[in-house]
Formats: sequence, C-alpha cells, structure tokens
Amino acid sequence: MMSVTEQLRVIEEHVVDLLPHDELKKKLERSVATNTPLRVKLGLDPSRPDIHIGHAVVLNKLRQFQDLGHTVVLIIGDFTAMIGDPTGKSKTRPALTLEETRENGRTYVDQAAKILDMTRTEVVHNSKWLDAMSFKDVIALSAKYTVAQLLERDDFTKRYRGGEPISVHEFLYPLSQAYDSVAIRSDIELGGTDQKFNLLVGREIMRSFGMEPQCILTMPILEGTDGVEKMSKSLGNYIGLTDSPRDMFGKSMSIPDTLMPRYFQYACSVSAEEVRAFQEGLVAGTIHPRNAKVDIAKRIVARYHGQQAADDAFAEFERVFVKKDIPDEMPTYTAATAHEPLVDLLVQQQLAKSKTEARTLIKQGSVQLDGTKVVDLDHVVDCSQERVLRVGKLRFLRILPA
RNA sequence: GGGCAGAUACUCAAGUGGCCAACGAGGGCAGACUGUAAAUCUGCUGGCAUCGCCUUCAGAGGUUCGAAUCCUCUUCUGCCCA
Repeated sequence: MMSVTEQLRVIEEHVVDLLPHDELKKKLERSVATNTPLRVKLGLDPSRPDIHIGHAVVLNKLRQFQDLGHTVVLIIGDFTAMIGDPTGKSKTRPALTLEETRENGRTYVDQAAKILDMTRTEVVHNSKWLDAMSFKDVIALSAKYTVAQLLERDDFTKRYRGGEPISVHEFLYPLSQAYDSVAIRSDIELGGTDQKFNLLVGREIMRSFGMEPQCILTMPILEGTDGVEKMSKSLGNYIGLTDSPRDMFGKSMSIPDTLMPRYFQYACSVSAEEVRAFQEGLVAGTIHPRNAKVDIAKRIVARYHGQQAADDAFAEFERVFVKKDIPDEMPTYTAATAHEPLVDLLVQQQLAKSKTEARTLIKQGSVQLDGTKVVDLDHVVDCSQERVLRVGKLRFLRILPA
C-alpha cells in the first residue's frame, strides 16, 4: 500500500472539494496502520440507465481509490427511484417499479464496469434498509435535521424564494441518502459538486448515529456538448459510454472550443502536467485548435473502444465532414416498390417527423440523392437500383432495390 | 378553513372578444461559411394539403355571428390570513 502522502496526492488530483482534509488524512493513516481498506461510497440514480462521460469523471476517481487498495461501495438507489424525482427539475418523472429500477441498476453497473475494478466493488440496493424502515423510524430520522438546514441547499433556496413548489418528500431525499452512509458505514462519499449539500448532510446524520462522519469529495460537473448545460441524457447533450465510436468522435468534435480544456482534463485521463501543457499550447498558439479537438475526440474514443476504433473514427470523420463524402456504414432500407414518393420515404424511414417537416427539408436543400440536391417536393425516388439518401449532414440511408 | 393571484406550443414568456397556429427569447432542425457536428450569419420550427382546410392556449360546460381572451364548475400551483 502506498504511503499516506502519496495516496493523498493521487486522491486530490482534479478534485473540487475534499472535506475535511485532515479527517481523511487520519482515516488513511489508520487504514495503512491496520491494513484495512477505506469504504468509498457512490450513490447511483437508476431512473436513467445510460451513463455518460460526465458520470465517468466520478467513476475515474473511484477507480483511483481502488488502485490504491480501497473498496468501492456502489449504492443503487432503487428505493428512492421508486418514489420519484428528487431534484424537482423534471416535475413529473414517472415513478418506476422495483423491477425496472433493478434492471436499470444492472445496466448501470455493467457500464460502470468499463471503468471500475469490479473485484474491489460492492454493489448494494438501498431498498434493503430503507424499505425496512417504519414510519416511526422515518420520523426519528427527520428529527435529526431542521427545515432551516435543509433550506440551505441552493436549489431549495432558489425555489422557495421563487415561489416554486417544494414537496415534503423532497426534503427526505437528502436524509435518506445520508442514511445510506450510515447503513454502509461509509468512510468517504464521492459525487458531483451538485451533491455537496447531500454529502454534507451525511456527515451530520452519521454523527448523530454515533458514527465517525464520512469525508466528502466532489468532482466537477462536466458540461454537455452544448457547452452550457450540464451533461445529461434528457438534454441530449451527452456522450454515452456505449455510444458508437463514430458518434463519440463526432459528438466530441461538436463541443465549443472554450470547453476543450475541461474535456481534456476531465474526460481524457491525463495528468495535471499534461493539462498544463495542453492549455499553454492553446494559449501560445503552438497547438492548432482543430488538432486539439481531434486529440480530445481520439482520446475519448480510445478510452472506451480502443486505439484502433479511435483512428478509424477519425478517418471516417475526415471523409464525411471534411471531404463531404459518404460514410462506410449507414442504415439500409429495402424498397417495397420500384418507385416511392420522396416525402413519404423520408417520414417512413424516420428521417423526418412529419410530411410537413420533410417538405421543409426538401425546400431548404437539405435532401440529397446520390450526392445531388433534390428540390422537387413531388419527387418520386427510382428504387430500381441502389441509391444513397442524405438528409442534412448526419443522416444517411442506403436504399436497396426491392 | 378564509382571501388573493396564476395555469399559453420542447422551455421561458407575450397576447384580455375577431387582424391568432398565436409576439419575443432559448432550445431543436436546416442552409451558407469554416479548422470541426466549433464560432458567426440566415431560414424553418402543430398537422394535412399546390388557394385552403383540420387540431391546439390546464379540463368540462356556457355566453356570442365569432373566444386563448367573458361566465360557471373542476383539477393543479403560489402568496397572505387562520
């Protein structure tokens, strides 16, 4: 096992908050002295099963803990997901059944396994202890915290001031998450910076249960490919861990230039020195912005699909977007008849949502057949031979004769 | 329990009897340009259809030649008083 000083150096890299620092040091010292790994907690929300490179920022940090010999405890929030939404952002997130949350939890863990060492990972469901609590237990738990303390949370404050509704059960989420820490005897809990409040509640609750409080560690919330909102599936600005190499590469290339340092630092598994060199190169102009972005895109693809896939994705990108050629692979459609009206074809193959949209696309000159723009709204496609239909920059369809 | 205010398209937000498929902003999509699916500029953004028609402004009724706009009830939300 590494020395405490060395461990701290690794742990601190790229983090936003690490509180309280000296408590963690003590825990590490004890861990080394007694040869006992720390229990490192991460809670997962299984209401959305797909994880993206934003989640990966925290998962990478967990992996570092594992490489230092510590134990990761993944808590699948199946109980909390059954009840509904904690953030209040989406007002009517549907409550899931226990089975759905279990299923989502499984796929989540499968994806997390791309990053974590599963031999050093415990996976638990919080329904195990939360479902077992009686109403009396819940009241006893909620007596340990005050409304004023809960209202300190940023989004509660904002909503309260803004006259937006806050349901009582939303107050219970931080408490239930805190209780998770009690249940698994957490030494340190990780999360995004948006979780800071919830993580700190965990400390208070653990203390009131007579336990040594956990330390907390937060990682930055990675912005999505739009460069503004945080990365999330529902906003459609995410790069999924299971995205194809082509999509991963293309999405990476679509980030704003200003975001490149962030992505380089948090999505590319690089050292602090590399980050510094990268930023200096950009500022000094010795690194061309486009090459910098290609570098980032390649690293991200290589991280999840391997170097070969990264090189292929780059070559494909060059061909399709720089040379305006057509991609290697695209969806195919076998024509039902020899002649099909273009508008119907677009809708039927989901290249347009409605006929009106299909007509708009044609009018705007976005539709190409074998590289030639089609502007006739009533165009009938001759499907007696193989054709390539293109809509916009991204959507392709190979049409095969009947 | 009482009083007041509000509910508009993906989001925010105008619109208070006809000129409203509904201003504007964001988002999304597309075009031009480019170093890129970046930035910038421009267009489109309910559906069907080559005039035009159909379905929308929380829900259900009603008034009217005509309503997102007026009335009644219902549902939901916020604020104040208790």
